[in-house]
Amino acid sequence: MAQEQLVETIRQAIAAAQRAGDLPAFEWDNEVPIDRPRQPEHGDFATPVAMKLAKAASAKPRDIAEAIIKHLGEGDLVTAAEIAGPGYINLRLNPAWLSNQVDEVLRKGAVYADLERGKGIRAQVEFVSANPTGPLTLGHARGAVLGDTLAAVLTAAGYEVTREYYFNNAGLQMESLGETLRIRYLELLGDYSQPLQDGKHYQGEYMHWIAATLFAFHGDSWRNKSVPEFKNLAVDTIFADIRNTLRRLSVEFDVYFNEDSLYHTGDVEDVIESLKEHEWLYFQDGAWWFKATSFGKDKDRVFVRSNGMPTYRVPDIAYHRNKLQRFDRIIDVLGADHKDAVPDVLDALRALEEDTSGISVLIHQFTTLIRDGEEVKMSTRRANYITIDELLDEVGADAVRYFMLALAPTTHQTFDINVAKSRKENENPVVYIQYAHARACGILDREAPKRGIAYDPAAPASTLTHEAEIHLINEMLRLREVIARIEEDLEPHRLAYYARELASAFNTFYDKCPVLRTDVPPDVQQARLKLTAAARIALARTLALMSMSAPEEIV
RNA sequence: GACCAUGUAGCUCAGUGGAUAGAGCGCUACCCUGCGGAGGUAGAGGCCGGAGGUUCGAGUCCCCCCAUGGUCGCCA
Repeated sequence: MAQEQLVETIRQAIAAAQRAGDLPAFEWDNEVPIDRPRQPEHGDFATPVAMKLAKAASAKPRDIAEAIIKHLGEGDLVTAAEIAGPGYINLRLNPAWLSNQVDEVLRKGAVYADLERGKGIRAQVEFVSANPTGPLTLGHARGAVLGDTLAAVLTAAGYEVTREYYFNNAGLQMESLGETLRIRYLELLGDYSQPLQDGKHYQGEYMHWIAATLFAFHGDSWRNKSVPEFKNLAVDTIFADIRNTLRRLSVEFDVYFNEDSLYHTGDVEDVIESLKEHEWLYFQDGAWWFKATSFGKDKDRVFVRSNGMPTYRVPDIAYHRNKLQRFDRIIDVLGADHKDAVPDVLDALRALEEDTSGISVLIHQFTTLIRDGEEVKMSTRRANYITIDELLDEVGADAVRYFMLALAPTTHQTFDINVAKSRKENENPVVYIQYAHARACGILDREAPKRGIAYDPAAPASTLTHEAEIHLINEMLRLREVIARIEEDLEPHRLAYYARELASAFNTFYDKCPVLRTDVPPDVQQARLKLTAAARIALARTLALMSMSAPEEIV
């Protein structure tokens, strides 16, 4: 909307200035840097484009800015354009245009900020992808929220999005899982002859629970069952638990992709054979090594072990090859502990002459839990860890969604349980944002009818000229810019910041611009009701993109 | 030791090579007790880890150093 139109207007102004001889002819990349300045006196938008062009045009930035402004032309979008500082062009949007946008928001509803740019593009977001060896822990929470939110934003940007979970339920790891359940089960039958081995078996409390449930339903009849049978039961139970946790987090996958299927289709074998064929693999010490050093890495990697089994990287490569056939844009959401595998996979894909330019990797750092100012210790290898379920029990899904999203993925997160649990507006941004929505609902659905005030959607919005009203409209429109930005740089935390700022703009409006008070003129009242209705849409949409609830009242 | 990331207000953190570096919390003062629970306004608080460089311009890019975290397996 506003930003896209402004950029286009400025491009045309530059071209017009060149045609008129007010600017010399020069080559440039057609990119117009533009942003919303922090200081309100700098306008609604500002661009340093004149400074950027100074070298190419061999002219002073302020002179270039003047030429651009001269050719901006007559439009209803901008009321004021002025040169400031070393050569900025500060632009102020026309209040009449802005108030018209309130009607636009109401007309379009929830999709008012959606984009078309992803239209027809198949995108995949792969995230969580935890193997079913135990419940999802704190370490998975951030990836789950980042991936799911990214998928929601890309959908809003017009993409056809698939949420995908990649898992492995075969191999040694799973064998150990089956053994663990068998050992725990036999313990319940009084058989302690096979102790759990540290580092091999799973120490977690949940294995006791699965064994106990098994015993409760089947008594000792599983005494002579095989390890694979125990494994299947463990996997099924744990996967059901994982899905339940994801459901509580409002995360729903379109596809669960089984690594094992890549062996059945021959895709894994294909990768190995193709790499061998082009001599990207060599045989040494009984194993097949990939020439990672040819891609600038410090050492080569084993791709096929001396026992003939491929290492995990190979099915990973086959999986990405499979993805490249199905999708145009691929995003892998990974924790910092898995990022080392990424270059090998990409290098191998390039060795196989695949185009990897559509693959992005979003790597996020870890989360530390703080309660009462002290770190809550956790370790997934031992029995001592924190599950997402426990966190959900304590702080609720909305808080987990918000706080896991709220930091840039590269930042190590400190998750303060006390803050997340608070139900006070001034302590917890989750409540602050949701309360803004509830306030809008309160005005429209409860207080206005109670006072006998009827909202007329046909009333004009043109009296919306108060600073707080203008600011709120600008903030509502900014959602579109936030979606566009996240689509570009894959940093969904911007949405959490935006939500806070949108709520703040609404609260300022709420404070400065009474809607229902008896001394408010009827036309102003109607316009403010309309703005409130639009703000409710914006707040609800923002919360929906984060999969947070938008309560109509706070009790 | 190598590689990757991080280091910004007392705390938790934003910050597209562009203006006087921002937000929330905490602190101080004020306004509103209303349309729904504390909301709003303002203020104090900064050597952007340190030192060089690149350029019209660096918190942002490059080099070196320091600190923190992650990874460095024929586990995934």
